[in-house]
Amino acid sequence: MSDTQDPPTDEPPADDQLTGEYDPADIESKWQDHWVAEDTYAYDGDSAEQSSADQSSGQSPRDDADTRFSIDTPPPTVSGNLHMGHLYQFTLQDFVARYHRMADDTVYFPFGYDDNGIASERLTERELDIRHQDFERREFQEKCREVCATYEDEFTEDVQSLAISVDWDNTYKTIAPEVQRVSQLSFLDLYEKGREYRQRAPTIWCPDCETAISQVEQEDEDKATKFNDIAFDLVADGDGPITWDETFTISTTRPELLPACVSVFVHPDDDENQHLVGGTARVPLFGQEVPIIADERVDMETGSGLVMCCTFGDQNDIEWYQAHDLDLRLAIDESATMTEVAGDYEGLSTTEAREAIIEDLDGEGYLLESRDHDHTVQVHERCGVEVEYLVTEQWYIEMLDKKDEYLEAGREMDWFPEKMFSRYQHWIEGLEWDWCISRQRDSGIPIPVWYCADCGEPVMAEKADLPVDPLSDDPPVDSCPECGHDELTPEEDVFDTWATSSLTPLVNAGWDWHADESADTADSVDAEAGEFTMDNPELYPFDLRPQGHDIISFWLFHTVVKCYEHTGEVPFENVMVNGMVLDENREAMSKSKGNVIPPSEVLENFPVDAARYWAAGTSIGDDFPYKEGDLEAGERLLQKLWNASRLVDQLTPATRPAEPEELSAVDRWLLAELDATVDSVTAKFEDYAFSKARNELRSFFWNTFCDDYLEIAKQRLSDGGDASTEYTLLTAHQTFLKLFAPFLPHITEELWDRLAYGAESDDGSIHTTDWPVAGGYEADLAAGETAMEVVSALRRYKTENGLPLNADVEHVEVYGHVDGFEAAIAEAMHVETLDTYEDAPDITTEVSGIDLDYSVVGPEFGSDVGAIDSGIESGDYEIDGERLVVADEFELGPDLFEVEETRTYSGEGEMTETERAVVVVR
RNA sequence: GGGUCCGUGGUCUAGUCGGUUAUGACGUGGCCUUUACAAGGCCGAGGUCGGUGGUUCGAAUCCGCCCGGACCCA
Repeated sequence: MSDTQDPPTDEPPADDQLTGEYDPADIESKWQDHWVAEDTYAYDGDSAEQSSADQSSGQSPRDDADTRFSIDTPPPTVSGNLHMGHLYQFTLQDFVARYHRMADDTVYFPFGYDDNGIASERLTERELDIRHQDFERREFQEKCREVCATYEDEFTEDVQSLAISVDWDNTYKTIAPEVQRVSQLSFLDLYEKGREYRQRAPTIWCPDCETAISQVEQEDEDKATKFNDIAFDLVADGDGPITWDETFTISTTRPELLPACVSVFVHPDDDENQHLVGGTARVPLFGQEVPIIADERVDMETGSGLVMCCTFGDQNDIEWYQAHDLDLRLAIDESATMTEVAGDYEGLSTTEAREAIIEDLDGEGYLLESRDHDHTVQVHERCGVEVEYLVTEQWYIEMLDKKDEYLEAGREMDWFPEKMFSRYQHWIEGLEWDWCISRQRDSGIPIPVWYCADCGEPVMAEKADLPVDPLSDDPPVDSCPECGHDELTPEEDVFDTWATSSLTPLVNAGWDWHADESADTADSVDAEAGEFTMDNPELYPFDLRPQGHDIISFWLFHTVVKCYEHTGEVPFENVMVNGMVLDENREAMSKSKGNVIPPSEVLENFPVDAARYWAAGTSIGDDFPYKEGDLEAGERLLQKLWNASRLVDQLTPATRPAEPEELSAVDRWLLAELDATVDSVTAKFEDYAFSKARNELRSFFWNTFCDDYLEIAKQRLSDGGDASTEYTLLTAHQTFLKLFAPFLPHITEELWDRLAYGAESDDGSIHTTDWPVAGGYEADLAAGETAMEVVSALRRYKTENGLPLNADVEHVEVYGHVDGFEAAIAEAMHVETLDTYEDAPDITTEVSGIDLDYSVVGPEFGSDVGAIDSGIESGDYEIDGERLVVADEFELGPDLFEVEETRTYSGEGEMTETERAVVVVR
């Protein structure tokens, strides 16, 4: 904050009349700076404790989860620019945070920066023009932190400029040593709980990134390729006799895997090829002889119906390899280069080898046909390169054995929208791999383990020492505890970034391990005695996890798994899943399509509050398009709010008068409508139904308050003060400003401040006041509604007769129930004499039809409804007192129908009908 | 190939455990300088609820099929 900036609190209070138009540009940034400087959104972890210092209650409010609302925010990658998705997502979170800050005691709304990933590694290399390989890991991470810090500052400013009410004292960075400690503690804890293992097994491998990846990181991609029909020679009989020179055909898209071929499979139902089963085939060019085996997993529809199994071309190959105990022939190495198993082709890349092998197969007459083929391949989501399946040694978190438990954990959370649970469910149901958490990257959070150079026994770091880097730190023991060998080699691998990202609830709650101080720490046996604790246990489990639907399988699922294993509890009460922002043609915004709209461009043209109004405009979970028109609607609302507030300010005294003993009917009506709005909007906020809350609130403000009530109030107050009206105006105004505050934080704060409503909260901010509750006003709502209909009928009368709306009307007769509203109608519509009658007016009526209430008639008359309908249609009915008799056959009670009448008014003046009243202007 | 979700005036959207007249906003046509607001007020036009078949007295709503779209998993 600059010192030339006057703190808003120094501005002249009460008598400073609102003037002119609302100018968001200056006002919005003024408040953004103010909120940050004043820590308006600080998590008040201790306040409840202090306020209860009288010790009257036994339980510390700090432990009372009901008064605190905690949100586990998604840490964005800092190297990326702020995009509309961020704006949308942050704003939705902020609606929740602001609502609960007012409705509950205090809100924990932290902010994280995800800088522990490949993105920030690459950013650092680019910025500093260095290579991470040239540095020790810890040193390089130090540089990452420095480079990221600049970007984080920028990001922080961007987020603050959206008025996201984050507690800026509670931020974290995933690369920070504290977080690395949590990540490594998690690893050790899961290892001790027997949930982790290290295994040499087939792994999903990205040959471009040269690392193992997990199932969640691979995705589908359709690719065009060639299907090659290759002849295999038979060298031994199967179940049936073969002729001496018999061959069969294998169709494959991956001929470079021929050297890795270990068997051929036939479907048990494949009658044509059944005689081959049990026989032996020779692989062309490479010459290895492989068994021919029957297995149901063969897809008879693809290619020749015969398929080769290579170690490993796809996941099926792995299953066959394990099920039939096949040989292992690894023809491709970590960098997608052919190995010595590939003989002459050794050293070629897989793509080079594919071409060369096809050429040679063709040359030797083994290639029967090569045709175009479209198929789906698995690629690494980060780089788009086709994955391979390699046998490597990796660390895994066991998950497959607890699929049911994790599914149950998902069910324990409340999902908004509910349907998003099915994504979680399907992901778990389709899980086929345990979670591979080791990555062969140079940078990342190190796996804190060493291995005995002799027997391979893993030696875990000690919890008290974390974070460690085995590459530069010494192991906790001098020799192998298993065999006594004195050489220990450090683990070089690092964690999958999701292994850390999945710990955000624990990071936020201050999860840590503390040595048991009573234990003799000098004794190495007891050095591990201690316990896991949380600095802020009241936060956990978190009330809300907000996130996008695209990372339900990545972030949410892994977080549930990890936190559940560590704490035995599901980490979240509620999950709010937001959709994606699309462009105005409903297409995803992407750099490649060139349809990205940066928030900065939007905010140059529109106030932040208008952008927030737009963000509140859709059902949670739905993707939704960016439309400039919606922001214009928000902008108009701001102007209307400003102007209406200006009028309220002009009409009322500086301070709200005490509630009068007797409120007039109009005032009670407005306050009762306000009560209904408060209840309804509150319920919508509780359900994360922002769009409905927004629209209902807007409708109350614009239609009920401005169009109806304010028009009446200004006439009533034109003759002088009236405590009932003044009280009502100010009560309603303050209440709906609060209701608007989560959506429109700037303008509501400005009005709250300018109109000096601020005495209620310590810091004068509307955002720390209490959320409104209904006042329990009772009113004749029907009379109010009828009165509003009459007003609108009179407006219509004036419009249709070309009269200005403030034209005087001499005499109006109202036939209908408008008790208590007579004067209000007359004043608002400039009526000199207004007479009301409860009974029907002196008019001639003619029955023009019958209106059936089908919801009652249907169940009662069932299939006779058709006959009744046609009876009424043809006029074959009579009204017998209160009953309706149709076609001399069906008798309908008074609740089942309404008589439709055409009224003709023969008296003096003009008649207008509304739903509940008849209005005659004379 | 399997699954989930979705399709409502020109645009976005409410309504969806069935009840006949489908909500609102934006846009659009007309009228009104009304002393908070013309970025306003009032009045209109505009939809056979993707198509089709069925269940039912009655379907935007339930069921089948088809078309179109999004996403997830092979």
